[in-house]
Amino acid sequence: MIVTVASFKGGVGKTTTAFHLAKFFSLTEEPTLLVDGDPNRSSLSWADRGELPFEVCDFDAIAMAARKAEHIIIDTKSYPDARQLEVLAKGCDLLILPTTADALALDALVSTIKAVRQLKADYSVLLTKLDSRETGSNKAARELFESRDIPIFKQSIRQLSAFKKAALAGVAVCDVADRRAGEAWNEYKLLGKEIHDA
Amino acid sequence: MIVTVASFKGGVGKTTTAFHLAKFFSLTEEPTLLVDGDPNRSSLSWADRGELPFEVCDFDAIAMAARKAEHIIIDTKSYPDARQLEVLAKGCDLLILPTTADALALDALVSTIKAVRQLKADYSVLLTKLDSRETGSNKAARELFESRDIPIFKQSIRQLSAFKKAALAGVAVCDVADRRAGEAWNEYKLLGKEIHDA
Amino acid sequence: MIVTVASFKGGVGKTTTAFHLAKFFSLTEEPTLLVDGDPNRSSLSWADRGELPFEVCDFDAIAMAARKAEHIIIDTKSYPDARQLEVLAKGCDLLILPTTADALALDALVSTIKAVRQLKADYSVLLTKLDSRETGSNKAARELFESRDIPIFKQSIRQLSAFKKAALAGVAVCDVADRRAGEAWNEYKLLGKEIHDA
Amino acid sequence: MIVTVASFKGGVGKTTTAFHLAKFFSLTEEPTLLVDGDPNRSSLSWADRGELPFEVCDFDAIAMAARKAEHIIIDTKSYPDARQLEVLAKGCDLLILPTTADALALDALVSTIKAVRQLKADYSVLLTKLDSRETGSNKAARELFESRDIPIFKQSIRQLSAFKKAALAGVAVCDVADRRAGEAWNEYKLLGKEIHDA
DNA sequence: TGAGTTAGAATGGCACCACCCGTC
DNA sequence: GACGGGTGGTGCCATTCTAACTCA
Repeated sequence: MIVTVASFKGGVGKTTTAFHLAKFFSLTEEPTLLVDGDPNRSSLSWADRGELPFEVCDFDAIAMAARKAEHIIIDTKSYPDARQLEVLAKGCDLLILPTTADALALDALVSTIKAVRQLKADYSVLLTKLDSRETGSNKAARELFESRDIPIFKQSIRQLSAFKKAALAGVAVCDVADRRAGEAWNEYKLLGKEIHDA
Repeated sequence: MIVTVASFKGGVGKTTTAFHLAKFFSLTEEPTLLVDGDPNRSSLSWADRGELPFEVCDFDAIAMAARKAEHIIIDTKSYPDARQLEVLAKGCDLLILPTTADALALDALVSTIKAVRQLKADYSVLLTKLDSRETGSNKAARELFESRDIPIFKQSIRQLSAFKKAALAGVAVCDVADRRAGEAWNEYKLLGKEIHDA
Repeated sequence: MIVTVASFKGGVGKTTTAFHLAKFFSLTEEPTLLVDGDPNRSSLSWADRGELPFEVCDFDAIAMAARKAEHIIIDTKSYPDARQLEVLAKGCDLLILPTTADALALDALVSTIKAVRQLKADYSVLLTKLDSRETGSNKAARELFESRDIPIFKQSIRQLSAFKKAALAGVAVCDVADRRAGEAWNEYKLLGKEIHDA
Repeated sequence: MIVTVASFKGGVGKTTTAFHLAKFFSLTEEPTLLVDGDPNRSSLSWADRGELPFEVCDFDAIAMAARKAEHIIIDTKSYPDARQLEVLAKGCDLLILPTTADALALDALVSTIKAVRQLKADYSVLLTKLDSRETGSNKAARELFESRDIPIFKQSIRQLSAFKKAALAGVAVCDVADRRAGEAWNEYKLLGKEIHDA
């Protein structure tokens, strides 16, 4: 399965999402590849710090590495426009668009999706970095997408400090010493299942 | 005064910072201009929603608008590299580099600053979106910059839901209905004073 | 001050000792340099993970870096013989020989020291990785050195899990989240004072 | 049977492992030889202290002694690189790689093994000096090897003071006066059986 | 609009248990 | 064989901060 993760704004957890999906797929024991297309090499620098159960390669080295992988997760280079989005979507089985629930990020996402509505490919929005206390904004964001018939994952990702610790240590959140590491990993695990079962 | 706001990573509050500094300077009754250089035009979309006490213009329309303004706040287009940073810094009186306190953002900022250490211009780091509960990370982030002699504003900006509401309403945080709107605005007010007094 | 750390056996905390002494001296605000002579680059890889308050350089790059440093801590390349030991000792103000309290390590250390007894330079043994429960072996090890008039630091270093966590995180033990981090750091702090006052 | 014990880091119990395997094989009543390749001659100094049921010889005297032995245990000289590892592995029936469960040692071991993955010879990792209290790290270390399909002995060796006493007395752990001597010896006995049955 | 209450999350402290060492 | 001491790990509770809800 080839999954592409893209966003129109920074700081929405794009790299974290790509990284943890790669971790999820690697648990199937099938060879998994994480492609880092980000110009500041977030994923690769993450890989430098810890020992990972999947391959990580630069976007330019994709051809060689892709042959050996059953699952490929692509962390796109930052911020495609509407035209590039179509190209991305056609080049994968599933396009994931993570976004936070704040007005600026939602604006950027909705207006871009509107421009490619006729997009034939599979894509779905993922709400990330949700503050559990802001029940209102969270529900509003979800309803915004549902009211426009934009596909959105049932599973969303909360903002937990375990994710920060994981980024710092260069490991997946399930391998970090944190009280809530289990809960945190469970959110990506459920997301993985949702992708797998779809 | 010409103030430029730039960052190497998204989601660190660059637009929010530029917007509120424009608001702060506009309170001097002197003509103030907010320049939106962001490709997704965040500031302009913010301005679309509310009635503002300062002018907002696209980066391409800057020549005309700048003549009438005493204070100009520039929300740069996303993510300059080290070379562009120098150009930006020389073109203003003060360069503000907002950053969150998480590992990835700090890494990106420190390594870029190191590349322009000899930078003659005035610049200063601003810690944003701080979670008051994470006292450890917050202190560590501040000390990271101080230990490297990188200038950093004494004032930092907390993550408060009032800022989200402000973005949604298209107004400054001081004009939003929220119990903590006063506190939130006070953080940018104190930042403004720190800039003014420096 | 130039301090060299050497040992005749692995796993006795040589790198940990060099690292924490560098940290200690860097707190004096005087420029400090940690030289990594270990072929597997333990110190340098440690430095890769965290942001350090002192310079780290390869043994081959020492000439340039040493000029700017007030304090230099040298983590020697593994396992000098008696002849090399003399050279090392003459090239520094103090030679530190960390050792654990087990028979094999003590044997290696004592027999080597005997071969260079006439050593004019300043050197001192440091007991490391002591298990607090093994009061007998610990006392015996100390008395072994005292009975032979081999200088030994009054301060010794216990085996605490905080040191493992520090190595994993790439930071000094004082910067790690651990119940006993304070105690652990205090042992190296007291060692530092003992060195400084001597 | 010819068994070689090698490690990439000191202090992981290489000599202790070689010594006790020699003891184990000597119980078969077949002539057994322990070869000490370590430059500080740890095994020989161990042997000096006690009366042993097997022969111990220097690496340089191996030719003569090997003729008479049915089982040969080789305590290699410290720290081969990837290239030397292949030579070692081809020269024996089984290559044992003892390692502790700490991050630095695991890193060194995994990266070296990766370099000789195509190694045809029989080899297996042995976890040593495990602290029974650190259940998490111990399990994580084991899973690290299993997830990478690196062979690892089911039996591992705990850190028990009986081993220190044995080294001090120059005898095997089964011949030392210690309450847990039985348990300690049992770990190497089970390891011996695991080797024998494989 | 303002005050009180509840809930989620992060942090820090403390008690408890497991394991091992040493001693009696 | 029993006990105390030291350390590592885990779980619980109290505190703090903020968001959201309720009531006046």
